[in-house]
Amino acid sequence: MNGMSALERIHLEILRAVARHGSLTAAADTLHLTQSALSHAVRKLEGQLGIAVWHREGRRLRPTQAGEYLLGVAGRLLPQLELAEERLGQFARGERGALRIGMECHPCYAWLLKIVSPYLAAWPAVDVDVKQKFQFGGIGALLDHEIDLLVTPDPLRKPGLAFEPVFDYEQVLVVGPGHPLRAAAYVQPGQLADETLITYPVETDRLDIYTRFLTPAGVGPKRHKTIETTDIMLQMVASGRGVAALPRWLVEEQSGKFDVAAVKLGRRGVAKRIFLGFRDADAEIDYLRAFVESARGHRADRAR
Amino acid sequence: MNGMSALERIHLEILRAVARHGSLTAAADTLHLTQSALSHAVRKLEGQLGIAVWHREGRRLRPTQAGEYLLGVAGRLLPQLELAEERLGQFARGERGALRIGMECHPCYAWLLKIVSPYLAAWPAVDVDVKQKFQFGGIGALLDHEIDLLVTPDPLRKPGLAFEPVFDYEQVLVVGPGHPLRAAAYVQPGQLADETLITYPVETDRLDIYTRFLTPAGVGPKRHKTIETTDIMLQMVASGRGVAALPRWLVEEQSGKFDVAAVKLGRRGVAKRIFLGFRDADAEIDYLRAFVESARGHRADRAR
DNA sequence: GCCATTCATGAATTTTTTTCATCGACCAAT
DNA sequence: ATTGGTCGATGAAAAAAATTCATGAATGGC
Repeated sequence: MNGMSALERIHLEILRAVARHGSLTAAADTLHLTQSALSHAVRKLEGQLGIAVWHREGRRLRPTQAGEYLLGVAGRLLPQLELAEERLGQFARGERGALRIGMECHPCYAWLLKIVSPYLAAWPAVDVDVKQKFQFGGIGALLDHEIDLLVTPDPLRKPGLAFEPVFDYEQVLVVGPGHPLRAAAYVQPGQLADETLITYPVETDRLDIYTRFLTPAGVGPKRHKTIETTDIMLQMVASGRGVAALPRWLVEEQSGKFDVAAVKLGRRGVAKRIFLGFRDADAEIDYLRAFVESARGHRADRAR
Repeated sequence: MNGMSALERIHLEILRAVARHGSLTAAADTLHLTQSALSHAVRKLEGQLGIAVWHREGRRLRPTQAGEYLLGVAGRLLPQLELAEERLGQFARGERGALRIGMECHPCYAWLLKIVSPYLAAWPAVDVDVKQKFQFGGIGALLDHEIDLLVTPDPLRKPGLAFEPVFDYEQVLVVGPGHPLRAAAYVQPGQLADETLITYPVETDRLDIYTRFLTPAGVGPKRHKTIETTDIMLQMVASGRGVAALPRWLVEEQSGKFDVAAVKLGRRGVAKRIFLGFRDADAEIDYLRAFVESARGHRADRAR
């Protein structure tokens, strides 16, 4: 007799409505159906289950033990279905979603935190996740739907992807207290030949200090150390263990906390522009578009 | 666009089957439907929700965020529905239920425990509950569906109810060590006029020692104390604080633990018969019938 | 480039749900 | 005790929904 699915949502709805309102007729009203429809539906269910759901005592419907049990199931499952529908509505209206943000720019993390905080408040149903490691690079992760948004300095043109500049800054050398370069107007590549350079642990061809400063001049630092976190990096620099390259705004923001100073890289300085990349197809997702716009609003941060 | 219930069981089934088997076609097989049916069903759901459930990339169906969410819902809800069906099947086959047993016979509790223990093992899906207080008496509780089974010495004939004798025993007087009656062949009502009688806390017209021994003879005990539990009662008797009336089998069973002895009440003794009452309508419930039969098998207990 | 396979789609068909009309039973108020 | 209003059950009819069938367009492995 069993095997096919007998238990449907409508059955649980009927059980619950009858329990709430006391009669089939009243339940039919709230479900916008006729008493007859409910009666037929229950009759069919009982036939398939092989058991009655109610004791029919006169005109009263008293749940059997099976009915009592089903009532419990209805009480647990129906709210979950209703919540699911509510949430799906939020998905449809672009109020709910997941924003998986990939970072290809280590120091931007501090900047990102400033964007994310008010964003989370404005979009309470959007979950934000930040990832930093990608097997096939940030662009690959974007195309593979591993992430939805990419924070990167390299807006590689690709069909299906869009990039928006969100953030300009100057990359500077960071030096500790009493460093000979501290008061210099700018530093030249050769002046780092005797220094210990501290960077994030990524390939050197993704580090601007190399690609746009040292490598073109054909020189390198005496030593090269890598450190994961910006705070520790600044602490190392402040204690004279080496020099680092970071955004000017970050250095200035942290100069109260650590005794460090910014020195221009080369005569003209090293200007950087950070982009937010996303898939064209996602451009119409409200909460994603809102994030990009909110980020663009923060471009002024550089001026701080 | 919302308002009516869009999310049905079949939709969750489809989502799950596609996730499991990789394609609509394969999912259609396992659901015993055609690929077309599934396609139409999903199309309709997506229309009602206002959001796509899958990204269609070539012939591949990759869940959208909404689809991913729905998949989670399916993973949680479908097993619950399946469990509910399984349980309802057990209800239908009489394997599962609740057996609410009412007791109108205090000392029978010890006997009941012996029945219940193997019964629970034999009927693992049946919940047994024992109640002792009833606003309108045990018979009333039975008729009101407050209990399903009544353990009682009074098989009050009523339409719709059936009673089965399950248990015979002799009610005896229990006396402590060194009590003058200890060696007597039997006790006569007048001999209790100077005793303290200890009973369960129920009305005297439900106590056999009164209705079938003291009251007919027009005498009473010097004092009457009530105690809830059998163990404490026996302890009181063993320490010479009074005498009590209990089933002979119970006294004999406990005589190793407490220094008490049984004395026949009157020359012919007081014979008791305990019945199990239930509603006629429930007679066909397998697990109830099984309980009654198992209880009847224990009638021999009296012989111990 | 082939070709088997995938999902989508419109129309036809089948199945299911729902309504309508009506019945017998119940119960409270008279 | 009678009765009027209400309840749930039921069979037949109608409406709606689900399912299939037949087919098309696109895809991706060989």
